[in-house]
Amino acid sequence: MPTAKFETIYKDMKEKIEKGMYQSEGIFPAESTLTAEYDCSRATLRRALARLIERGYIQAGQGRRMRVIYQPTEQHEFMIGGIESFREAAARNHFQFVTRVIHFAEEVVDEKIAKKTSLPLGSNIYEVRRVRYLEGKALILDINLFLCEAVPNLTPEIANGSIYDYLENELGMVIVTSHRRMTVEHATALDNKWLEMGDYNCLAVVSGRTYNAAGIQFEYTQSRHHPEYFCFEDTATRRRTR
Amino acid sequence: MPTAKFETIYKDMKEKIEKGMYQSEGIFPAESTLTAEYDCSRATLRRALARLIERGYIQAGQGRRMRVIYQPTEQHEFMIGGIESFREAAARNHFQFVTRVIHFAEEVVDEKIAKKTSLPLGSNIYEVRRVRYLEGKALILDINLFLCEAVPNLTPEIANGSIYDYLENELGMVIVTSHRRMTVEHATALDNKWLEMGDYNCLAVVSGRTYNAAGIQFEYTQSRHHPEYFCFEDTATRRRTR
DNA sequence: CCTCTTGACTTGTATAGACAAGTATATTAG
DNA sequence: CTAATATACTTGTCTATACAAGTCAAGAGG
Repeated sequence: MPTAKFETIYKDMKEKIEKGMYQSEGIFPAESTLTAEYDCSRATLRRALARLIERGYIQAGQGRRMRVIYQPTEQHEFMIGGIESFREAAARNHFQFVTRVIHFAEEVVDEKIAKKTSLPLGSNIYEVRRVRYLEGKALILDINLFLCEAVPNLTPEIANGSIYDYLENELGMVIVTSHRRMTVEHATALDNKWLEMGDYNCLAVVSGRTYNAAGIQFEYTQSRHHPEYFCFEDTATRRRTR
Repeated sequence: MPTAKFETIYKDMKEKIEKGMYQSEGIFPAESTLTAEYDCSRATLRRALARLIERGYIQAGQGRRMRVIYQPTEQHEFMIGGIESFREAAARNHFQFVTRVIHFAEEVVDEKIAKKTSLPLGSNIYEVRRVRYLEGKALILDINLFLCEAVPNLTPEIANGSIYDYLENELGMVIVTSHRRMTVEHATALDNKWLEMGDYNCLAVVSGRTYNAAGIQFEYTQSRHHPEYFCFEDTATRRRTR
């Protein structure tokens, strides 16, 4: 199991924080203490620390001690974060989920699609539309466009499971980067047909482009979320403008 | 101007990518080339590279060359990202903006507020409500709760300008971390009163807790965005699950 | 008692070096 | 010509060291 050392350290520290180990005092051990504890170089430790800082677990400042600022959030909501498939997110929350394919077709990228998705003009694509049910409720309408050459032999049966599983395990594709954009849009006829929108006339739309290890974009996705169950978290740090 | 070396390098590379310098080939110079070009150690360079990767400018993989995956986005939208004040975001986009204070009061944190904001129960706070106009259109309803002890002598006049400016320049406070959560909510009476919601009955709500360098949370903010002008971008990378 | 200075901490930045692990290309053997 | 092999790349991880810059508390001096 060739997991990187800094990653192991990160996970360990993260879990300790989540367990509330430093809750009382709020201050985190100094680097010198931690390098001794984990028997690693300062650079390696700092790499793990950088991630804790980035994810909002601790806070650091030159000269001062590091502080724990982690606060547990209610987990009953359906959260988006990282490149996580629906399946993974549902499993993380111990939820029952169902995916239903409502559309599966092969198409060609025209100018309009190309502009919106930045997929290459004229290339063949699979268009998949799926409804995601969580605990019996229709939550998400997923519209995926996959480059045929990158995802050969995609079938509705595969789409009914996890496409990402297929890509990673069957095709050996390594998915690396994903750009996402979140907006709020008017509900369309399609949304109203498949999602129980109630008195909401808008939904949260997450559109994303995904790149594989070769650096080519092979997917454009639009996830249309029912407002009630959509939640996205983020941590930002401000750098001194010296 | 004691700007860190890695930051200078990051900015330079970022600008070169944005200018489309590597657009034709798509491949980015190798680390060995770049360390020579910037006359720096590999560690320093890699720190700058890590940022480019994190922000979705380039993509790297063991053994293979780095590739540029940056794609320019239309800038006419009002974007949220980082801990940026409304003023800064507007200035970045060369927009005319106006802030109007519609509520200013001193209050005490009760149980209900404490639960929602995680500000300490019983502490004194300023509640500020402001409407943000961009090019004459009411876009955002901002509700800020500030700890009085952390932000002494706050006045409606200050709130009318940039509170963050006041905090940073007048009080010398260093704002460091901000947790934010994005959801979609029903428009309230307050929303409908101040924002021209049109036929939208929802809006994008960004609620955030902000921590200063001392590690104490001094602010809770809720920014209620008109759907039409809300947009949040994000880049995520997936790590190999070895 | 208060204020300033000193010094022992803390984290932030940068360097040089080593090895590991993966990729791609050229070379060689069949 | 094809397929396996070597080798010259690439990026990923880790170490040890040095200094800079900021914070904080103890102690000296008034």
